[in-house]
This record gives sequence, structure tokens and C-alpha cells, in this order.
Amino acid sequence: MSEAETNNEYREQRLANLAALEEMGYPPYGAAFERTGSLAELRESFEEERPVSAAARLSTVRDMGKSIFADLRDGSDRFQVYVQKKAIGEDAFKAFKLLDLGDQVGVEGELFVTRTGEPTIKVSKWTLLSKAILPPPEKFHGLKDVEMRYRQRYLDLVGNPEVRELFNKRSALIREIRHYLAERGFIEVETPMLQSQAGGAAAKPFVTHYGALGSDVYMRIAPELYLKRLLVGGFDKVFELNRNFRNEGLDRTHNPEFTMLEIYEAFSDVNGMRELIQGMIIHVAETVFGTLSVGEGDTALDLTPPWREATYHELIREKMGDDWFDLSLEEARTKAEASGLDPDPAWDTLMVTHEVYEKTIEPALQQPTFVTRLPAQLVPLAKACPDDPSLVDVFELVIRGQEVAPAYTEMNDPIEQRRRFMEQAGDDATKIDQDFVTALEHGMPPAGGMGVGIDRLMMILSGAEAIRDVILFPQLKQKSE
RNA sequence: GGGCCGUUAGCUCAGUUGGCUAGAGCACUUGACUUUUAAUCAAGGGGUCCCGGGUUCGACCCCCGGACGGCCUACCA
Repeated sequence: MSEAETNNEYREQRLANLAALEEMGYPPYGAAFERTGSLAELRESFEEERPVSAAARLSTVRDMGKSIFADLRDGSDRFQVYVQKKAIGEDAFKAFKLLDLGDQVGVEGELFVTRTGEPTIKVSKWTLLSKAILPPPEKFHGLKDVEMRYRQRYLDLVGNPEVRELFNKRSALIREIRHYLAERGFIEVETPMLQSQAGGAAAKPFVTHYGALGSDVYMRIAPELYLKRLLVGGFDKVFELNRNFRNEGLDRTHNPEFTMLEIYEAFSDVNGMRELIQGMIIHVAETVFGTLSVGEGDTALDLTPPWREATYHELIREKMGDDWFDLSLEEARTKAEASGLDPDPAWDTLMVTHEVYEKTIEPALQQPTFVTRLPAQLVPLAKACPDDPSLVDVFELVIRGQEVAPAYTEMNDPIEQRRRFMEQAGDDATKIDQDFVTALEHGMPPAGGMGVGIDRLMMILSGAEAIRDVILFPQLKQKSE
């Protein structure tokens, strides 16, 4: 798609207009331009006969012969300008007619209200700021082609104001999260994205090569093991809000690079994390979206606290019957199959149970739910429940069927941690992060920790159906010739 | 990775049981118009019907292969 190179009538016409404007003394790519404010600010502070200047993209033109109405559009609003031949002179008027939709222009003039009640700038002088050589997308329907919307997101943003609004909200959400955590004494840190061991989760990493060291390095799949090192170092409230990379499939809820917030608090535990995340999500819902309810009808979401809390076992029993955990493997498998699942013959009871959870229970948890006390085998970096060593002291916050935030009372026993790593790595000591275990051996305080998928949180709060709708430039395949 | 669906003008979309010059709206060009706002009116130009191959007297349409996208599915702490 090299349409910039395509010779089409639009481009040629616009280049001809550019040349003509240049000839008339309008350099096509102007310099800084002093504006009274954004178009939204002009509208808010409207006052008749006030002299103002504005700069924005030309979005529609209504040519009446000796006068022209045109709309300017910027990231904030639309505003009408009125250009009169008599007012700006014959040459400037003639030149204005050489403008094309999409051109960036600056105008100076006086505010007034038209006969039909439209706030308008009566232009006394105009400046060309940037000539658009390619035409904008269709003005009424906007840009629909999803592929172009993602590949040329700038066109999506120009043509579809609701998209721009969504990304404004994403920015506000991130700002409010940082604000919320800073207010509670957390400091933001930056830990390596290039790691020699990709730890902290169990996903396939991207591998790249570091030439100067002559060795392969991995893009991080999680910052967890570095943040915990900082707990050892005495930072007692830390968070990192940045990208993780996972070399896995691409679908409606997965992008290979995604934004993760990880939070660790020394001397706290999973209960502290529960208070923190509930308060944080309510805070951003209120400040950014102005409401604790999202959507309507069957899928309406209500974030009013307190949120439901249920143990993993309770949810399983609720769905599969009180006797589920007394069943033999065969009986469990049969019952799972009766629920429409297809358990792998090699699986044990734990795996069959987890399949039931992931396929039938989690997706059905519409309202915010803290799922607690998960089987220890599923979570190697969490501490066991004091009353039951087969369970870990964790929660997974599920909203709208999606896992938004897993939180743990963190494992800080170096001996137990090494044992679990070895188990996970199939006893291959080269695959475990020895430096991390060494850090634990120096003594990590008891702590609560949590990861929050920011893209998914954004999807939930905005009602977006696909992760690529909340990521400015989602991963797409490269076009090959 | 597998299945289904889609790709027609710059954009948004019609359409053809396989037929002769492939349509509309916006956009563009020319003309008219000093309060319009998806301005209006008149005239006009614009197409590799995603790409490659096949069948056919004839393919945008049917068949095979491919690219890209969407949905579902699989994988994914």
C-alpha cells in the first residue's frame, strides 16, 4: 500500500494548488503559529467581537461565490470560519480557494454569531501552515476500513472523533493510576526489558541478540523478579507501568506487546492488594469515565463496592456440584465432557478442574469478582495459605469474564522458591533465575504484589470489544509483495 | 495452526444466474451564487472490480493457488 507514491488525480491537483499558492506568496509548510487556544477553548470562551486566532485542519468548505464558510477541526472540536472577499482582499480570497480539505491553516479575525446562531470567526487574515497532498477520508461516514484504521491510525483519529476521545481517556486512565499510587507513597521504577532470563510468567519470550556481548537476550514477559529485588533492596512500595512482550497468538484480547502495571508493597499481603485495586479501579472509573456502571442490559457492569469474593473451590462446586472434589479422575472427566469440554486424556484432576474454571466459570463472571485460594501448583510465585498448604494466598480479579489483576501474598522463602522453580523448569538449573533466588536469600520482606493488565482494564471501562481498539498501533501482519 | 467470511473509484457502499460503455453518495474538475453548516444548482473527469493461474466465444462474477483483514477455534500463569 504505497498510495503516497500513487499518481492519482487528487495528489496531482493538490500539488498544482501547492505550487500556485507558493507562487502567490503562501509557503506551503509554515512555521509556529500563535493561537488564542484550541477550538474547544474558543467555543468555551466565546465572546462576540473578540479578536482571536486559531489553527487547525480544514474539514469542510461551503463556497458561496464572494464569501466562503469553512469548518476547522482540531483534536478538541470543530469551529466555523467565514471568509469574505471584501474583508480579506481579492488576492487572499483567490488563494484561499486553492486550499484543499485536510490542509492545516491559521486564521485571525473576530468572533461573531451568524444568522443561524453558529459561533464563527470572521477572518481578516489567513496563513497556510501545512499543505495536505493526499485527501482525507470521507467526511460523513468517517474511516470504516478496519485495516486502514489500524495501519494508518492517524486517519482514524482525524476522521473519527470517538476514537480520539477513547485514547484521550486511555491517557487520563494512566495518569490517574500514577496519581493514585503516588498519593499512597508508591514510587515508579524502571526495570530491564532486555533480560537474560525471561522470568516472572510462563509465556514464550521474544529473543533478540545483543551484539556487543555476543549473547542472546530476551524481551521481558514480566518485570516481577526485578521488582522483588527492589523489595530486598529496601524500596517498600514500588510499581512499574510499562510494556511486556509475549511471543504468543494474536486475538481479540491479546497483543504481543501490552501494558502491564505491577505493584509490590512490603509488609502487606493479598488483602492489602485487594483494597488497593478496588480503590484504584473505582478511582479511575469515577475520574476518567465519570461513572461506576458500564454498558446496559445483560452485560451491564456495576463497579459499586464491595465486590464479590469467592474461593476457587466454591466457584467450582457452584458450577459442577458439591461432590466435585470427591470424584475420581474418570468421573470428573466424564462430568466435564458433559459440560461440553474436551479434557486431554493426559490431564490429572487438577488440570481438568482448571479447564472447567477457565472455559466455563471465568468467562461467566461478569461483575467484579475476587477469586481466591487457588491450587498451589498453578501459582509458583505465591505463598501458601496458612491453613492449607495445597492452596496459595492469592486472588484473581475477574471482570467481564476477563482476568484483570492477579495478586499474591508473595513467596519470600528462598528454599521453597528454588524448589518450585526447579519443579517448573524440569530440574534444569540453567533455566532458573539464580540471581533472583540469591536476592531472596538475602531476605525479602513479606509482601503483597499484583499485576494489572492496563489494556484489558481499558477495554472493560470503555466497553471496547477488542484489545486493538484500545492500543494505538496494534500488531498487524506486514504486507508482502 | 485449523474453519468460515470479506477485499469493487481517494473514502463509504450498491451490483452482475458469466455478456457488450461496472453504478451511487461524498471527494475532485469547470461554471453560478455574500449567512452556509453533510450548503445548493448545472456540467464533467475518475476503475488492475486484492494478486497470480485456470475454465470459457467471453470472467469483476465460476475453479485452483496466494496476500491482507474480520469472526470463530487452538495456543497463551
